[in-house]
Amino acid sequence: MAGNATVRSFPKNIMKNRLLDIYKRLYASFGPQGWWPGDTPFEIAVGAILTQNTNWGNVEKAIGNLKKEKKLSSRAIHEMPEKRLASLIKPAGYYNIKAKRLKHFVSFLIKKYKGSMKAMGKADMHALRESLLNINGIGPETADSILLYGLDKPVFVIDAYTRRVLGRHGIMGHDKTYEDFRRLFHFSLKPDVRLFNEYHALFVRVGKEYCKSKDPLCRECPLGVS
DNA sequence: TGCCAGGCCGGGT
DNA sequence: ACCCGGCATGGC
Repeated sequence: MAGNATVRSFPKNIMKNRLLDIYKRLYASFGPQGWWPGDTPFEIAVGAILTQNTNWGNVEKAIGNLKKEKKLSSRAIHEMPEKRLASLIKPAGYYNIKAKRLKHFVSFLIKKYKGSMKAMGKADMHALRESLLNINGIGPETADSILLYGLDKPVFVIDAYTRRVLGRHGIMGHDKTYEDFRRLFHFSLKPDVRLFNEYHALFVRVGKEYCKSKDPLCRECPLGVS
């Protein structure tokens, strides 16, 4: 109904402006972040799994090991013994469980898309998201990272920093779910791959520098004191 | 030295 | 529907 849409459009635009204002401030302070730090869609997907609750520097070491051994491909990972895979990705931590998760992902990729990320990217975005979420070891953030950074799909990625920053600025409670945060962006902003890409990366950047779990450096934060 | 990092799963309430 | 323990390395 038209009346309903009019009523909803008011707070929606307020929130849109608020989110865009935050984006502009972050972009003005930090500039373009150039994410994802990975060469190919497949490398991005592997990185998305390896970086679960893990420092990116450690992930780079793990990916470096795979590259050095020429094992950074769906086929190679699929055919490699799980133990061997685990030892190569050891620097990323949680290496046993992550070896399983990578195996699950490449099994899906090979079975459904002949191991081709390009082919996977042609699938319907929403159906693909559900498929990714059904893979054991791929949750909402990992799925959305693969979609946005690996396949250029307009989905907003939520992470711990996004939650913390928005929470501290009173935009949304930390206790809200991943889907709550995701809806906030999808309802407020027009789908825009470029914007979503930079925005999430900027949340990580400002989070790392000014919004750690303890002793947040709010005074120097470009978003101001929260 | 301890704390933390770009989560997710499985079992229990 | 939440809540919690487990998973593990490397850098500061």
